[in-house]
Amino acid sequence: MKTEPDSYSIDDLAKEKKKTTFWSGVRNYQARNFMRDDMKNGDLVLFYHSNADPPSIVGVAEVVKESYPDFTSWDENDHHYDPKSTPENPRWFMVDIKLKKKFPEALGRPQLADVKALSDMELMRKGSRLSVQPVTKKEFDTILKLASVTL
DNA sequence: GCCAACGTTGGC
DNA sequence: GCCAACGTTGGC
Repeated sequence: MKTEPDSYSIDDLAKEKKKTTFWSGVRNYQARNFMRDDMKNGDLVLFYHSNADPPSIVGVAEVVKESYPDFTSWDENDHHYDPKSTPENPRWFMVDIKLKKKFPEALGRPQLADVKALSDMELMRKGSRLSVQPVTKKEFDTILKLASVTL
């Protein structure tokens, strides 16, 4: 999962009550589908800072609540308001995630670009814009190893 | 700030 | 259904 640290960072997540937050604001159908259909309780999530210097994978979170309607989508005052989404017929969905581990050292994109095992990772593909995207087990394990982290 | 790589909208 | 125009993402 991607986020711009200027708007919401892993440290913000660490400060949350129970280190848990709802992942609202996703307004892309493919990303929504991954959250709505694929993310299950206990699934692990790589936490990525985009538009950062350098862009980095900074930790691991865990899904603690499965798909439910993103209620910010029918809040007229919310930046991500969508008039086509209503409580009766929600268009956008989200999950709750809980911080599991912040990496001792962030894994910067330049460093990751040198790792052969990650050459096919969707995140590393040029033009990859999906804010919620799948990660293979091999990629996930490679990342943990690079971060010198065990869960 | 630039721009490539998207996804969405809407005219036809 | 096609596709041009437009808006957004996000690396650099």
